[in-house]
Amino acid sequence: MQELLNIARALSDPNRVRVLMFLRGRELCLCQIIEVLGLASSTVSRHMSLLCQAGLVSVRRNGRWRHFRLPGAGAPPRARRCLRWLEETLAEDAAVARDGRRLKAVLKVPVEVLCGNGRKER
Amino acid sequence: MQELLNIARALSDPNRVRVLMFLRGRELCLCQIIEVLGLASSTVSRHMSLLCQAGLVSVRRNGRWRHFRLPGAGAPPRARRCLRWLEETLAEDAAVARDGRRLKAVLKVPVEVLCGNGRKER
DNA sequence: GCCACACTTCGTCAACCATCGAAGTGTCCA
DNA sequence: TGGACACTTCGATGGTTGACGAAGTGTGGC
Repeated sequence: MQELLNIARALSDPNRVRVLMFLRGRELCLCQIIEVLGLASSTVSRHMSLLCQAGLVSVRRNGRWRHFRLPGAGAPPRARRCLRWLEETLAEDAAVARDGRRLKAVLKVPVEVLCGNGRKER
Repeated sequence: MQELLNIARALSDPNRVRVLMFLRGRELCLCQIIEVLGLASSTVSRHMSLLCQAGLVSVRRNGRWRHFRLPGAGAPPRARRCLRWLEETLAEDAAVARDGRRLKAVLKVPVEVLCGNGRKER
């Protein structure tokens, strides 16, 4: 029960759902996620922590970076089923489409540049 | 997106999840649900209202009673998929099993006794 | 009409949550 | 070793949520 509640609570915030959707098929570091969401780094960090706790995202540490991605075959079946449900439900969502375009732009910026400039503006 | 958030929020409370699980395969009036949950009637009414709004429960009015049940074939596909996911995830949950036993006891009590001096459904 | 009943809405309270900026942690590089 | 960097944790704040009892709504029976 607790595991399901963790997942449901993780999905009950639009920003976390957005992350799950634009994380499909790729791996992103926190500063890239920050850029797409447009929120403070501390806030995004907390969101990612919650998603990890719910088993909906897995993290790979690489030096001072954390790379987040959707869990693969090793994930709990509940989480995988849930992600599939998300995808079926939000395939044509407007906010998701907008994030897709935003991500495309973010991916064009080299990571070094992004992390240096991302926090000062907005 | 909003529809998905409504569903996620509906599922992020253990009492609401419990209702969805023991409502499988039957129809119950509010006072029976109150009895199984062990909460105030106003609280349960609010929970049911949220579940209806999320499309996870449908209601049938019969005189002064409201009978709640899981939506059938007419339900939005998102909701149905979600309910199937719930069932697969919680099939062996301890709290769900306990509610099953509790419901069995509640169903043995005539509705008149349960709801006060009310009459039975026609 | 009037009352009883089944349920809903309202008012209130405490607990929780999203958000931010500031301070802290751990890593890399010079 | 010191500083820059990527991220996390902390503390404060405003908004949301779950709980209750009281008051309100609508239905049926007399």
